Amino acid sequence: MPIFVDGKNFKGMSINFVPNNIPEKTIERLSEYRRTLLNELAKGVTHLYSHNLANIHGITAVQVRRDLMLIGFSSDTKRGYDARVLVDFIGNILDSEQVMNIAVIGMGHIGHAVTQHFTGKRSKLKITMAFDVDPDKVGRKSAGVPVYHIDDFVTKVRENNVKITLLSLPTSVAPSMLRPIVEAGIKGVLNFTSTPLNFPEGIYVEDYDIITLLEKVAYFVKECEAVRK
Amino acid sequence: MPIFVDGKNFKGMSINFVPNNIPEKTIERLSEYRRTLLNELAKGVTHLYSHNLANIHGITAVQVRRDLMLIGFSSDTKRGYDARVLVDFIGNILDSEQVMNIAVIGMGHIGHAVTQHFTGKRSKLKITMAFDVDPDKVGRKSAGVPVYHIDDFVTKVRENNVKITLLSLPTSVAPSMLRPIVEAGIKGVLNFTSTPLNFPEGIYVEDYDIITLLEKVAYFVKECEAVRK
DNA sequence: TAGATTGTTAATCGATTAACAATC
DNA sequence: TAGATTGTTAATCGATTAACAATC
Repeated sequence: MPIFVDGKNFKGMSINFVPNNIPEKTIERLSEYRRTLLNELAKGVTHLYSHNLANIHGITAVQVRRDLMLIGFSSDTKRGYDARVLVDFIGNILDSEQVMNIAVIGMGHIGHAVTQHFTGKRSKLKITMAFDVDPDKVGRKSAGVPVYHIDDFVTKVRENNVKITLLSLPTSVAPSMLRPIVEAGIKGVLNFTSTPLNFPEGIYVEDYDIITLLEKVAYFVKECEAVRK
Repeated sequence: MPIFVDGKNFKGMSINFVPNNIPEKTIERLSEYRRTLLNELAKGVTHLYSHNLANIHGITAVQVRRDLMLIGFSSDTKRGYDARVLVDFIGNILDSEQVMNIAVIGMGHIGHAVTQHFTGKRSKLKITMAFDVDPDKVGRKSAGVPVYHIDDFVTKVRENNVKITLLSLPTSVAPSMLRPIVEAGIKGVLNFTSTPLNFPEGIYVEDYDIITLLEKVAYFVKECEAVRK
């Protein structure tokens, strides 16, 4: 039932159709709800009301209920949502059937941190390889993942059905990866570098810019102080 | 001229007033424009049209012009914006007069990466100290910044007029920092952990959740594939 | 001048919240 | 039952885009 919407252009997103009717923000929150639900389950909590989920995330209960409505989930009891059932339901929305392979480009501190975070998780997302130019890293494993030379990017990615890449290399060399990423058939990019990269349509890009976010925090701190005075 | 707007509640933001009329998204883009302009200046480019800036960032020229309108910038020539002048103008909006001190909580890979990125930059934002529990790190410098024990957080932050903190410690221990952060008088938090933290009003929080963003990228990749079939 | 560019208002689109009927 | 909770529509709020007059 996906609706084909041509010519849309989200911020940081080069893509010519929006797959179906679940809003971007709802997708983000679903991921967050799921993690919370798994935490609660681990604590022994089996049911949560919409206002429980809302309080934990600092949002309103209406928003929680509306998000669940949008994905077609309903609890049919008034005793709160069954955490286990909801986790699975969200999984049906978010997860793909097969494991999604991810390649990390640039095994510096950030690349390493994220890889470490992901290895050994029960997720449908799996970081399966990394690329770097450092001879000390290439040919070894880092954070549990084999590191190849960046020159082998296109072949390795194609051979192993990798669809997503995590750009964590120095900003200055990021643009040089644009062409290999397209050539290798990558479909999703999480861009940690501080450079806007204009990928062609059909590649989903999420920018993740630490500098900008810090400047934003600083701005609001400054302005709030100004108001107080 | 800031307008006091009571009772607003942004996602991931506990705050009871919005300082003035510049939208959040515009603030983000201003930070990005500035970085681009500095890059272009370094390359010898002195003037840029709105569509130049737009192309670089993958947005429309109208949006660029509207953002500049909102901050009251105008070029009064039709030869494009003077990069140098615009950089300074954006600086007047975004930057505070004094340096904003930042403390990093958790000097693991992410904390180290960000700190390294920031040290030695000509910015109004300065990472001045870090906190950890690891005896190998405490008492030494890491990425050019002194590392103190987390127990000294409140005193050190107060002594040194630190207003912003960067939460890069393991998710499981993040909630334990909530109280010290409030007590120390921190006003802005950039939260790298995957836990929603409910800070009291008056503290601006920006969540920066890698897992959620990766899941989002994976979702859109999956959905786009589904549409293609 | 004609064409390109700018600044700004109005219209549209998307996301959140208010209101409320239905249900346990 | 009365109170709490849910699901959903309508209203509001915020952000982007379309349209256009003014200017070089």
